[in-house]
Amino acid sequence: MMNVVRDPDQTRNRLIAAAFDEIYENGFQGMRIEEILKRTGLKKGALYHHFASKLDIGYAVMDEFIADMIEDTWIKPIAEYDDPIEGISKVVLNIAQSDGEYDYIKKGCPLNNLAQEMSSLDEGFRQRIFNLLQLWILAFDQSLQRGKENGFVDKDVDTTSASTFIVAILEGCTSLLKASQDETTLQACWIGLESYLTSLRPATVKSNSLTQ
Amino acid sequence: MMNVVRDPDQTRNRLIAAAFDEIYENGFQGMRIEEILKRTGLKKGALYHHFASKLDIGYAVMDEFIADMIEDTWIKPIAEYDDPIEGISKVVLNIAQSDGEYDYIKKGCPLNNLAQEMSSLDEGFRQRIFNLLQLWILAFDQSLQRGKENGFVDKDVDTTSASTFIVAILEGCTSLLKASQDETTLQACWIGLESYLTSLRPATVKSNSLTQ
Amino acid sequence: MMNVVRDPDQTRNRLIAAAFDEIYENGFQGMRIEEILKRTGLKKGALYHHFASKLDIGYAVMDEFIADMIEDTWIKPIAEYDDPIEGISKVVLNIAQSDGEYDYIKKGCPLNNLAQEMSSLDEGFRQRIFNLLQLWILAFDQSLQRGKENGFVDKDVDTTSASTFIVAILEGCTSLLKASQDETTLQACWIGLESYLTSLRPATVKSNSLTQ
Amino acid sequence: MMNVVRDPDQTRNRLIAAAFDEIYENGFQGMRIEEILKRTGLKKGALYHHFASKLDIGYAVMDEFIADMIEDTWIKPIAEYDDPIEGISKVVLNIAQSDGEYDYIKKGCPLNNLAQEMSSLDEGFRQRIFNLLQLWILAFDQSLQRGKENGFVDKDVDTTSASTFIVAILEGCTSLLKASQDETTLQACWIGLESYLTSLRPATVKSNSLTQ
DNA sequence: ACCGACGGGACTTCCCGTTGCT
DNA sequence: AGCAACGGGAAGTCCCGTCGGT
Repeated sequence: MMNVVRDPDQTRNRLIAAAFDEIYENGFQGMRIEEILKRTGLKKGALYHHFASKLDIGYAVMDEFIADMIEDTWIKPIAEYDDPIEGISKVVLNIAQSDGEYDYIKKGCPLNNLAQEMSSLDEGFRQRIFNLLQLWILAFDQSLQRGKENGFVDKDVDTTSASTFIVAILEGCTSLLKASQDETTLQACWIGLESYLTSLRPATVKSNSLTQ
Repeated sequence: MMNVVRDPDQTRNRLIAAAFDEIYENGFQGMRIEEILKRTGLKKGALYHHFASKLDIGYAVMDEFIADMIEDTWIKPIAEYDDPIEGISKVVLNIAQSDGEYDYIKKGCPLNNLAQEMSSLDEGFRQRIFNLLQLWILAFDQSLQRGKENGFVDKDVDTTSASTFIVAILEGCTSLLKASQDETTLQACWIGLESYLTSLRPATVKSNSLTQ
Repeated sequence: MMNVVRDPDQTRNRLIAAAFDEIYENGFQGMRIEEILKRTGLKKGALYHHFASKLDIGYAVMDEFIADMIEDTWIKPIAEYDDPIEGISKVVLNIAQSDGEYDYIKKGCPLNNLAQEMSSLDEGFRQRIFNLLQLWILAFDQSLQRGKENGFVDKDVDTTSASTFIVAILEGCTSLLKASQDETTLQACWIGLESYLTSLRPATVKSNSLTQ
Repeated sequence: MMNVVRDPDQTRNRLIAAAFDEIYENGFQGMRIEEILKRTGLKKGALYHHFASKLDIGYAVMDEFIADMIEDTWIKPIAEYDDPIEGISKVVLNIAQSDGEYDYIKKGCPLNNLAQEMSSLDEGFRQRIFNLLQLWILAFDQSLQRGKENGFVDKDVDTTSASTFIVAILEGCTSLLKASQDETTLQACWIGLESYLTSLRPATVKSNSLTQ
């Protein structure tokens, strides 16, 4: 047989990627190992060589896939803006409009989906979810702090608290959108987010800085 | 067994209640029919007499249990306040503090949990979730409209949009809290909500009306 | 409620008729009591008032429905012919061509179907099947005997043996046709039957008496 | 357990053989997977590894077991005779007398049983049954053709049609015998078959060539 | 005579994980 | 590093029959 060269790392990553897809579509409980094997073309032996159990795959998806996703989708892009409010708005817009890899509007935010499903079922998942949420919040926090220094954000804003709340808003909005699937809801979420972000502006500059 | 009397309606309700508990703990996919039978003391035949399938049970839980829950937890209590902002705040506080039947902070909002898990998996679920969300939003909407008329809310506020966003905030916060389980996050969510609600006050009266 | 007048006999017969349909379509093992109830609009209580068990329904179908069917389909029609060979041929042709109530070619002969399925599984069924087969054979036998007396059939023919074999041919042909569903097979069966029947003619008259 | 050696092919064959036995006794609908496991000593997982579903097992029994049975029981033995009429008679006698593996008289012909039960219920089964019947008929056909060339069979005989009819006779007789279980019926069937076969002899040689 | 809630159990499906092997 | 046979068990479906009622 002219088999593909054995590359353990790549095999592992293919399994994780397939597992992510399955989880994103059906939830962790709905994810089927057989389906992962079908998608990767690998066999059970290979999978159980790399992972000890189904739960272990789930943890790996969190640690090695979703973590990177958060990094690429939120943390890095946000860091490129001097004005945090502009940054968050632009990044959110980007995600909402991109018909890209992950359809946040139809299938929700992968992290949020897992947070809902697994937080109260498994402490290992909860910990990982919590850590990623903290990273996400921290990114907003640092951005807001820089914004403060540069005069884009009011000096009195509690950046940690605000960052946490922004994440809550984003999760809540994706949640609502996933269930409602209509334009009106999308608009309401966008307007609400904008309104909240604007309220973080310095008292004198308070004006809608981002009209779509 | 004490329960020898035949009361189909009560039996059905007991099944639905047990199913709700199971779903609230493990999600719909994680709900085990065997467990429902164990909790109710009924047998497969009885359950299958009342419901055609697992999915059918899920729908009944939405239609006959969670709908009432939304009514009792949100719609009726909110309607009793003249000031919507006070109303929403008080009701939220109540829910957060009550160690009551449903632990929103540890196990999340039942409707939100199902919205996350099932919206993209089953259209029948999505429809039901959407309908309940609309009821919930409508209750806020009507409350805000009365608030406008009574001067508690700014005349320029788009009440429908604001109501939708408030629901998004509430879902996002329960979602975050379920995963983080800490006091800091709770505070951040509360402050954020308060801040947003206050921004709906009439321009001249804009001051934090509800300090905890 | 303007309920239908209660007529136990009619109810019983409706149940039997529905049971026959179910058995004819799915076999006795494949017959579902729920389906009988659906077809008759009756409920379980009614059915189990008239019959002790599923098996009991099956027996009733044999005794009260299929017995009549054999009588109406074979015994009476055959008796009307003086020439048994003409009689059998005509009756067979009639059945094969009628798009009537029972589609012998697509769904087989009801008696034969049950004979195959149940003979070796339940002695009560086997007995009933055997009795009906004997009735059927007897009808041919009597017809052949009259044919002998009238010169339509060779004097040396063992009428009982021939009758039995004719039934075997008829069952075998319906069986083959049910599985093959094609015209060629139908023709082969018809030619074979004709050929055999003709061989029963008196030695001097031996010529194909029935050309289609 | 003795059987620790892993031999997938043998395991598969053991499953098919056990399934055949179950089907032969109770029909396909009456076949119990649990019973197959009990007979083979295997577990659900093993069975489900080899077959996708109950239907899949049924198909495998047709394709890999009954097909061979037809080959061994009819096709090969018939091919060894120069005189087809002698061949068919001898083979039939053999089967009827052998108290062998398959009791055609008590439990019927496996193929015929399935033809009756499944032809109108499942198209996949019908196709497979049809194919095997065609093979069987073809074997008779070729034998009769050789018989023609060698002068054992009348030149005017339509061999295909006759072969089909012979199969019909054989199926009809086993069907009758299964239900009647008596010697008289057996005799009648035998005489009838002999009579028909003899009618295929060349006009001049027409005499009962096989007296028992 | 008829209704329907329920008992009770069996059956197929289906999946996770282990283990011998290459 | 990867393969595939198999163990083992539980879930959901589905159905026959009983029994208290009207």
